[in-house]
Amino acid sequence: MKDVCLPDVLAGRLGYLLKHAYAGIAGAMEEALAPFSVIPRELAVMTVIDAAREQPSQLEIAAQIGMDRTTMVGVIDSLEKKGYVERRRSDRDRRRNVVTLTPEGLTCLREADQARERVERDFLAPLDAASARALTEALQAIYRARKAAGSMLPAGRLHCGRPD
Amino acid sequence: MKDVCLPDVLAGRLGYLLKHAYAGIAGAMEEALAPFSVIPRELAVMTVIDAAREQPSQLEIAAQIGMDRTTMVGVIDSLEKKGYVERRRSDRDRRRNVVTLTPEGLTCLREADQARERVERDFLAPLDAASARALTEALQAIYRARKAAGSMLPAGRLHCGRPD
DNA sequence: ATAGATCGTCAGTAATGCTGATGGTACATC
DNA sequence: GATGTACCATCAGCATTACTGACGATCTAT
Repeated sequence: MKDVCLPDVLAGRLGYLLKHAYAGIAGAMEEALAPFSVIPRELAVMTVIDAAREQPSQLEIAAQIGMDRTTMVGVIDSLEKKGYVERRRSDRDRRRNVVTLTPEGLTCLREADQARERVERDFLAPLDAASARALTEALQAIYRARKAAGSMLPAGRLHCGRPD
Repeated sequence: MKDVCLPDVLAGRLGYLLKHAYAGIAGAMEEALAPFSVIPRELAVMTVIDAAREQPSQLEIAAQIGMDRTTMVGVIDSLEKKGYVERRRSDRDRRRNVVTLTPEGLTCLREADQARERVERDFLAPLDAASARALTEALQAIYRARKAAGSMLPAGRLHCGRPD
């Protein structure tokens, strides 16, 4: 393919940069988590369960992660099949499915989380420490602002596709 | 839904932050571009065509945007149907489809691009000027580093799903 | 008790991307 | 000049993912 001289005009686009950044880290994360038999989303679910003080229901987990409750069903199915979590009808409210980590799930979480941290470190490697911190803090600031403004995703919008 | 006290553990996750950031700006972009009858990806294609010194082929556009060539077919179809671009067999190489902007397409591009800039400004609004610059530059640095390292997406990987 | 709301589940649908095959075209080599 | 290889656009088929709407079971307020 002859180079028709296409300057990288898109490199100045915030949307394009964010898309590539997300796709890049998501791909690396998937790869790094494969040895633990979990996908990023499953790790997120286990993380939320572990962090919750009381055992959360499927809906609560979904809400925090920003996932649809119907999607959560399959994720929990998958995790349960691997023996990492357990479903149980709540005693207080028998509509709710309380999800708990099994000992194996907790072990997996601890180890997989280290892999996640490695991925994040590698991802930030091209930056000096100050820039890396600035990036993270800027993203958090935007996240908080959007959350406060209620601009959070209705719960799942993310037409994939590539760089826009 | 009773609050079971789920600390926002995911807010420290780079992958989660990037996903939300991308989803947020992508959603806003889609909305802002709707009046111009284009989706973000179509704007990207028009932008690349406009920036190319010679008229690029479909494959070249796809390569630069990081899109699959089979997907590009549909995008060009859509843009052609709207009268924004024209396909033409290249004279020099009749395998290639040279894509050019029509006057209407150029007008649309100019106007839609202003909308895009507004979206980016609004997105960065929660940050002070220095943080906004730091964010953009950090993302660009990572983009360049990944590009140089050849870690660019094979051309399209982006399992949607939500925050990981 | 009865009505309305909530939770988990499932089936169906839509959007998106990729793989592989096809037809047309260029180029290099003989 | 003929032929084989590589390349481009296109299309059909498949896989993945998410959402909508409906359903049964359950809670809660009246």
